[in-house]
Amino acid sequence: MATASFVTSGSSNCAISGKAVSRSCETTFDVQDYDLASTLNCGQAFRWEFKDGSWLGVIGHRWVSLRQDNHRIHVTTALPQDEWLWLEEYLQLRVSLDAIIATFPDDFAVREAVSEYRGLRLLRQPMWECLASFILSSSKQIVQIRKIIAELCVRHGTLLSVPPQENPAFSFPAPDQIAGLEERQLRDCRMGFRAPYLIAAATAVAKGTLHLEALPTLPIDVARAQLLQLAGVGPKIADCVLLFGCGFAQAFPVDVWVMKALRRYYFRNRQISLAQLRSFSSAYFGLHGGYAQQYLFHWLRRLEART
DNA sequence: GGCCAGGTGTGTT
DNA sequence: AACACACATGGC
Repeated sequence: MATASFVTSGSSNCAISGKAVSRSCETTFDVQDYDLASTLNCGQAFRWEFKDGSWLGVIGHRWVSLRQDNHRIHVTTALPQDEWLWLEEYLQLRVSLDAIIATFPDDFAVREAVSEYRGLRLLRQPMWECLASFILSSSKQIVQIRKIIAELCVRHGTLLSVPPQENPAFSFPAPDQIAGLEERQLRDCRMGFRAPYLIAAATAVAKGTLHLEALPTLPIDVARAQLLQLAGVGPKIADCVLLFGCGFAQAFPVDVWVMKALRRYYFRNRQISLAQLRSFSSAYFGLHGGYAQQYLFHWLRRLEART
């Protein structure tokens, strides 16, 4: 019901070693309860651009265009694809939003946020890109995070295939691509004091000191403890990586916006410490708290923007 | 021009 | 445990 069903269309057949294999640059997914625009533009991912009715972005090493009309998401890639599992995973198309929202607490703020932005989903992003992006996010506005990341990708990513007429696109630089850079080269991307943090994290991942792929298999507290070992990664950024990269739905990052929402709607604007807000939220919002957190974050940001 | 941004590290009570 | 302050850069 709330789970998406799939229709693949527009496939072309290519004869490969005697077998007909379906490979195409286009497909369509049928979706329910999916708000693509809110999902791609709610501050969990930083590289999607809206152009002529479509969302253009990069997933791993693939250039991707996404367009939603009602209950369909139309997909175009630059290169023919054998399968679309990577996209189902990224967009979390198999997730039942009903079941998640049913676990939310029933209070004013959550009701408002969900009624306004129902269909907002959490992505499952590549872990390194997620970790690096949120290391760069600290004490920065989202518009600026996007610019820093765009610059980092243009300068140090890999040039990707794109359809004719489209702007050049670059992969997010891999850990070893960044680990070999000088701090100066990163500061030139306007990331300031975050540059040494990014190099250290890239080095840890490239050398295997931090094994990102293992994190989703660990208990969340163990995974969090490993992320907290990194300089420049505190509780907030660690929880962003656990939530957006590792798929831990209970991770609940508390940033300035969520803090404001919690203080205003749950503590009558009383002064209350960040530590207390964190322990409150992890107990109160439950198993899918991270989803509720993203609704509150997006809702309050949009609310304040309409002043 | 001052305040603040999807924070964190360090140092002080 | 709770605070102050620095950190680099730019949007508003």
